[in-house]
Amino acid sequence: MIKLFNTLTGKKEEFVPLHPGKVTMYACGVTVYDYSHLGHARGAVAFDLIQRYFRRKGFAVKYVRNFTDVDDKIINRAHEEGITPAEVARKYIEAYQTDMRRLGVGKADIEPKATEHIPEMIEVIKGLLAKGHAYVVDGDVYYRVSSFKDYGRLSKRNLDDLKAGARVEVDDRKIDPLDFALWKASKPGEPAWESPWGPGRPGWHIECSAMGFKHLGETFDIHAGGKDLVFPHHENEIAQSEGYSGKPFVHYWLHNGFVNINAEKMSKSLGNFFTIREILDQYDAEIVRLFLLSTHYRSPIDFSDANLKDARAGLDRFYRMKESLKKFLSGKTPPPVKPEEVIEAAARPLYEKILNLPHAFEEAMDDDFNTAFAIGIVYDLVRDVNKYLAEIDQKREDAAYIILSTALEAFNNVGETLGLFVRDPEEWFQEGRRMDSKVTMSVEQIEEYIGLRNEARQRKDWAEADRIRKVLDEGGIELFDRPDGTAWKPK
RNA sequence: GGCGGCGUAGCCAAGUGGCUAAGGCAGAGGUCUGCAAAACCUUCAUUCAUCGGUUCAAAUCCGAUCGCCGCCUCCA
Repeated sequence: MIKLFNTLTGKKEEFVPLHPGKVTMYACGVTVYDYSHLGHARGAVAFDLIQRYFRRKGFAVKYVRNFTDVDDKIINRAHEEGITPAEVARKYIEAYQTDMRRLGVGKADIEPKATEHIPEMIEVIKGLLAKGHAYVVDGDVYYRVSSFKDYGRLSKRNLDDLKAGARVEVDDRKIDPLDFALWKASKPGEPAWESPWGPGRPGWHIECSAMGFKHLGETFDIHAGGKDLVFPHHENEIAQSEGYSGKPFVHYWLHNGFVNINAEKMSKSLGNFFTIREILDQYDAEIVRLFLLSTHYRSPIDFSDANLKDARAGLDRFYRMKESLKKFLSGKTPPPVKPEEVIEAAARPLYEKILNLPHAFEEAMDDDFNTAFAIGIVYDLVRDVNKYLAEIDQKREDAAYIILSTALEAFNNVGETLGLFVRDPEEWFQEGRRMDSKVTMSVEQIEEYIGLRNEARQRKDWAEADRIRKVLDEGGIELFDRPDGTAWKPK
């Protein structure tokens, strides 16, 4: 049983799908007028993982994530760059896809663009007009907020509160300052589509309603987005969609917390943001993923170098264990025995725990997708396995094989869902070398030094060996003498 | 001003009524090692912002206070 926190009710609830075995899910994507920043990455990673998790649990998922490709900011950007709004949108959609691929965020089943759903939006607006939920002024169409009795239910405000705090620019043409645009008459030079109200373009909120309707139906299971979309975007979506269809729009509303910088929201307007690609140039994507998943998706998460370094240290540890497991298992074949025949009593609890790992992982994830706890469980596995490995000499070979191969399987099993530690350990450590800019030597140089140092070590010339190590150390390289040779990595 | 959230160790972070307050990073001591590193072992919050209250029992529920943040305007 999956429980999830529903913004609509303010409670953690059991997930009951509209149709047994199926999940329909919509996540608000990005407005494509610039490179996406880490805040966008957080929502994308969280909701991608959530839909992936539903699949793991056997649901047939239909996941929709849209692109808002018509908007004031896109138009402004087009003027700045001297290209058309469509070109701006195309450029940043492509950039977004690249960023997502690097982050290990899969493509959604459907990635609709607003500009490809204008007729659907016009249909919804017509319906709203017919039902008295909207009105036309000079080629603009506005939603009449007072006509929708549940307005404010999602964001838990009432109309009086909103009016009291309204900072909205007063537009005399609107009946109520809270009314919002469904359709905007276009100014000369702006993108425009024909409509019953004259040439214009859709308002922001109507896009998601129309695209949700088209691809998921008038009622669907889950709608997700950043916390900042609760009001007004999602509130308005509900008003439009339910005003139009007369049916409940969405059963579960999920909202992710912000990425903060020094405890402040990362945002365009504050200018305190890092684009995804800037960060990925400094840190491996998997580090960013682990960092993002180490905190529950609804909580704020503070971006800092120290936190990214922690994530990196964690991944090093995961991959070191994976490396040890693979090393032990390589060249060996499964013993033709039953686990219960060879695993000694002392190792039974460990074996049981390892077998249970995917289940323990699911228990954590079932509880509102508690990735932080889930990752904690995997750290437990690392400690247990390392401990076992440290005493491997005293173990029966066939029992060890069974226990460690089961551990590797369990580790890979949860890793696949999390999108973590799925690479080959060798590749991971190799990647770590490449990513680090502090290294001032070439690989050839480093290996030459290591060779010289090992010769010195053979002669037991410790002074010379230490001197070479110091030279490498100053070049940003750290050495480890292992039984099977000397390894290195950037500090 | 209205509405909402948060405050758990040096840092990050789970835990929302009851077993010893997960886990990670950093630190300390030890095993191993030529020395290191890694790994392993031990250690590291009688206490959950503060003060009251409810309860047999509270980090968890209620109230007040302090501090931080978000939304109310485009925002993931």
